[in-house]
Amino acid sequence: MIQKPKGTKDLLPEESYKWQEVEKNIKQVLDNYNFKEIRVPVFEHTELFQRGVGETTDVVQKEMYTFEDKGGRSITLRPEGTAGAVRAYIENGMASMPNPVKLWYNMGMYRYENVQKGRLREFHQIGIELIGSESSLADIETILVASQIFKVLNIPNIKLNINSIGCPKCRREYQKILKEFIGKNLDKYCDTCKTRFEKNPMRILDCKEKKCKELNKGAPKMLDYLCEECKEHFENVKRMLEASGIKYEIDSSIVRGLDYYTKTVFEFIDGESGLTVLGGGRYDGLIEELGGQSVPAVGFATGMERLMEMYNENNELNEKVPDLYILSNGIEENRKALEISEELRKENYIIEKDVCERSFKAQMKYANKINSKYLLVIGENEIKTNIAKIKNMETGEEKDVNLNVQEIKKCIR
RNA sequence: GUGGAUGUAGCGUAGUUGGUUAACGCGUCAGUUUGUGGCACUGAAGACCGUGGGUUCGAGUCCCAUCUUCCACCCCA
Repeated sequence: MIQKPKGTKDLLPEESYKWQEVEKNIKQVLDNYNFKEIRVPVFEHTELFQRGVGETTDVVQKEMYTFEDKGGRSITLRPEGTAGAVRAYIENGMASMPNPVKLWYNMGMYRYENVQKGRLREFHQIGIELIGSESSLADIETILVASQIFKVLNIPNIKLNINSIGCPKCRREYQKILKEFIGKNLDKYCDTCKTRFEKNPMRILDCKEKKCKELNKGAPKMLDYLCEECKEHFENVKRMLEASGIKYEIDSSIVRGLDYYTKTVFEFIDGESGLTVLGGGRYDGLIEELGGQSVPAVGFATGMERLMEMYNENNELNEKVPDLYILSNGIEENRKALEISEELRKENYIIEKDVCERSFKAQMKYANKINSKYLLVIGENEIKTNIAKIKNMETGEEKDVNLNVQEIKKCIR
């Protein structure tokens, strides 16, 4: 038997209607903030992610679905949405659109990782990109959209953590100081930390090894080394979050695994599982890095699969059921049933009818199993008299009805 | 990439120390005499026991490998 590749999932009807509901609600929020949808290719030139996400990141180094196409090009399935969106922004000259440009997407992402809780190889992210403002007001709007999403989805148990990782200038300064601090005891750190020392020393501060934690005590903090501009930016963000009544905590261990982040970074954490359900931040250098002009931007992405877990814990949602099942048996009868069902479907009723040529009783049972609200019986007599029985399946109550669409509508409404 | 657990019909399970045609529940389908569902009853379909090797007279049961699923590390949404 052929089965689905590792780390993929089939979304079945019993789940998909919930996804639709969640997507609909999120779309409403995005519309309210006037973000516009963008759809970009599933695959891009590998170089886009190498340069965009960052050569040294785990995502690029070991998690990409990269292959050579028949023309010898190196192609990669997108592991995240920002690089593609920014590429599209540059390539389509969106810098000359009214500024800022506010985009959202809802797309599948692909990462060759080992599967575990809340983690798949194909997963889905909804994200936004607010491109063209360096103001902390843009950071705030982005975070507001995120928190609004949790509000409309009725997900209460969620925590917002924020941090600032500065700009390249102050980060370089800081890293120099941090490396001096760690360098003194580097030989005492664990092996992974030793390898992180050159590439990404800030991550050492997040190590879970006991001995490393011990050694990290008293380490210099990024937040203490922000340059004037970054410091003010971060202060503004905090102030406005408070003014907006949004609770947050500062978590200096948020570094984020994608290289493009600058200044503000944030994560919404599921209080139950501790998983990051939404993450984002500012990326002022990315557009220039990818060959565009120097344009600041900020955005986030949320994982649909993780979001759905939380949504389902907090919401009870029932699938739509048919308004009416039209039971019929025989050539004339079937023709009549078809005619009526088509009329009613045009008016947006959910109508079911027999397509298997099943017996009277079998249709009856089927109508019951699919939870049809009403049942209309069309048989020999009904064709003759043009009067049929319509039954409320919940109460069992039956009524006579003229076999015409207007009369039937009155009964099922 | 590393480590642990798992794998029997669509789903949930049983299968005794290896021994004939792999069992049960749910679900599906069809019936239980005339055109009325849910309950009950009867019956049917549906599994090469994840896959491939091996041990054995004989393997769902033992061994090896491999894959999947779940979980942890790493990292992330």
